[in-house]
Amino acid sequence: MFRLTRDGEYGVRAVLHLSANPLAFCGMREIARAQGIPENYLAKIMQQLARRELVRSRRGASGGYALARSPRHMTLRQVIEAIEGPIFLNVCLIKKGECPRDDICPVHDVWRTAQKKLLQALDSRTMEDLVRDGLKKARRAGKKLNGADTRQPREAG
Amino acid sequence: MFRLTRDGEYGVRAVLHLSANPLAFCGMREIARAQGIPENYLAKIMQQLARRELVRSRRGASGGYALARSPRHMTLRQVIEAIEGPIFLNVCLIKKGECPRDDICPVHDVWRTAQKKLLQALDSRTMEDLVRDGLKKARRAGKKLNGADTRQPREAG
DNA sequence: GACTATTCGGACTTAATTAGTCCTTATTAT
DNA sequence: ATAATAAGGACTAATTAAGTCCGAATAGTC
Repeated sequence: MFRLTRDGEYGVRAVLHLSANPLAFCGMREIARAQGIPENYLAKIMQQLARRELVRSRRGASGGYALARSPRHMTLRQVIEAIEGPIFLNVCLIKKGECPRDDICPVHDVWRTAQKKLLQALDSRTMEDLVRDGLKKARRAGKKLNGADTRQPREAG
Repeated sequence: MFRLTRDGEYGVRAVLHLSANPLAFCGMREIARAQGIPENYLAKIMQQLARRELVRSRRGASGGYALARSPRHMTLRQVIEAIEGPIFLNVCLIKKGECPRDDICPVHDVWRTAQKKLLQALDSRTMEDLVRDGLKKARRAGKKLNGADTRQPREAG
């Protein structure tokens, strides 16, 4: 019903957490705790993000996750679509000629522009932007950003 | 997952069908057949539309449904929200202060503008507009608009 | 007034999706 | 070797989606 799922929400939080310190590997437990996500649940989501190559993983002792590319080149939309699959506001938009009413249905065009607007908004800010926004908001609220700024990089690269 | 449900899709089709001939009462069976909707399913949807007063009903022989207000003053958004409830792209938008992260979460603002854009698009065209668009498209496609233009008004008002 | 067509209202069903949990295997630093 | 950690998949419970069915209410017609 037009609502972001928890998969998406948690995924965004996790990527944002990593974006605050883009080169550092960060354990799943830390992400889960800092972002208020059930650990085992987050595991599934991180796997998906790794498969879609938004994130790199390292197993074993002191393993964890790091961003696979620069937060300058990662938008909210990319994160969400990596997890939930491509966004289509209506089935009739999924594939050209999918819906037999396309050539007479006047609503189709409205959906198309609505979707375009939505995607534009989700593409309009990169993870880098959002980290910056978050720091600004946190400063204004006189709070800390869930320890994201206290983390120690384990290894760069 | 960000997709219009069949309830919404069918509801829009039904209202659009009625909008083609705004003063006429039209039987449910006719709407269902013309728009390719299971009759019993449509019944539920029409009841909802009637409860929300987008549509008036008349029972008994030669009963049916008619628009409750002018198609000039009914937008796609109104129809969809009547059926699916208000649109919120993320839970954090449902109520101010709902999400405890609001004051530090940088994503919140993106959702807010994305939602605004989406709603603007869905509000941008009235049912009247859409009927006109449909006729134009149908003409171009050399087809008829599902018999909607051949109906006889049963009773005005 | 009886009959018939039609909507109203709700109960019911089935399948898919959402939101997790849990356990075993593979990998890696020490 | 060992301990820590991610990968992968099986499993569950709750909710939503998509429909079906049926009896009661209502309105036009004979």
